[in-house]
Amino acid sequence: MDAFYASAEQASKPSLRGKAVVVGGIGPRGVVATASYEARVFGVHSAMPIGQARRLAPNAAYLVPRFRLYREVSEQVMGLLRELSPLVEPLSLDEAFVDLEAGEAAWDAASARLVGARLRDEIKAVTGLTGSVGLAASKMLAKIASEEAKPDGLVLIVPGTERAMLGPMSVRTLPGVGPATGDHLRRAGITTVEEIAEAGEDELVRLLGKSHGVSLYAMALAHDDRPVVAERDAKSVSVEDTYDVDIHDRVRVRTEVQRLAERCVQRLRGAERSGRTVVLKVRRYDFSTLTRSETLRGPTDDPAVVREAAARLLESVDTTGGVRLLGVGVTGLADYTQEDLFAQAQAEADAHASEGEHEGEAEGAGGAGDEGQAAAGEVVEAADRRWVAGHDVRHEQFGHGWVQGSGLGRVTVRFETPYSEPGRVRTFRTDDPALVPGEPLPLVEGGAGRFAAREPDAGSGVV
DNA sequence: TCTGGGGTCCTCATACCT
DNA sequence: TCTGAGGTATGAGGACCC
Repeated sequence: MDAFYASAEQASKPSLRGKAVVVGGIGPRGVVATASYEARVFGVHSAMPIGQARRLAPNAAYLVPRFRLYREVSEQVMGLLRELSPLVEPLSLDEAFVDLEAGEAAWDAASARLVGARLRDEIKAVTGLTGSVGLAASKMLAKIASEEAKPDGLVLIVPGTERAMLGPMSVRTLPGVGPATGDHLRRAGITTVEEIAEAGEDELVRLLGKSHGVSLYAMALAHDDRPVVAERDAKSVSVEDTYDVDIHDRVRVRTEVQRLAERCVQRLRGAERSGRTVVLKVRRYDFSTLTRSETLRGPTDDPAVVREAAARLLESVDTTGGVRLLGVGVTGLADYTQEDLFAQAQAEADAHASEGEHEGEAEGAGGAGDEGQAAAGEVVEAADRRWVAGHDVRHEQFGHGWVQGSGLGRVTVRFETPYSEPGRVRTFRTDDPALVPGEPLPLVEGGAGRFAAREPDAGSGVV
């Protein structure tokens, strides 16, 4: 999908169509998840600190991600892909590999092109959004083709032309070559794919190590026989929060770690898994990151066990100077065991008693939602926090709209729907009883409209 | 006012066992 | 009895991806 989150927001909000839209964390430490193509003109791109984006594009609309909406659209698209083949490998909410041969949907270049074109039409009809298609003989090449196809295009790499096409491209084009490897290669005088091939496998292994060297050399020769794998099991589950302000108080650090452990276990259970190794992650004031892990005797999904392990791990970490991020994860996943189910009932009770932290709410905003817990008595701020920029609301009289901004006891709402003309803006008190948080509407009138499962935090793809 | 969140995979060091 | 090799598990860190 092209600039997925931003495109979904534009489809959802008629007043933003053709405008610069930036979706991401809004707090002081937020980063851009996706920028619309209009915003990219100003130099805004994903992973850029939001403050920098605001300097480059002060008039863009800054919105907090609505993962429920994106997930719903994603499922519609994945459904279309599964009609083509049983072998669909999702990479993220907005990208997937499809083995067209396995689905007998295509058998040569011409039939593949036809299938790709039809798919793009269907995606547009069902979701209202544009998607780009890359067609090639391997996953690596299909991925490169889809990047070339963006936005709103289709690219097919004709078999036999791969090497010639890849040759002049930057090494950064190849999957697995990021800033560090790119630099490493550049220092060795290698900047293009062709130069990787010329350097030879031995030299690549010498530079990058066995595994990376061998696979990169193969990629440079356009060799990639990785199969499309549907249904990959997750190998770890983790949650983490970056705090708007570094935490110095050791007691507060301990409390946060306990809360993260609880959230992590809830996610673990949601996936019907248990895990054996507990991992604590601490990012300090200077951005240095430490991890500590402990492997238990057997897998668990007991919140108390994970909490205690995380607390033990924290004791071995020096947090003087302050921490900006804390995380708790579980790896070594196993399927549920009978004993686990017993412990579950108990812990569920105390999880509810402690906070009832149903996933969702404003937490996806990136830590901002958590900060408030500590500061009691800030009634106005608490009320403001219900109104997250870009999120849906409903008004007794004016109907469906979205939050344009809030603060100082006021919330500004634009009343429009995906199917209406650009709407009018009105301002209310944040405690106005006629205004309540609303649900996302389908982007296409009459489209699938139920949004059940919710999860606040997920990746932030830009495609 | 630099630098999110949720993952995967790899490497290297170390410990332990045979 | 000592030493080394090799396998496996564990722990920490880093690179990369969306």
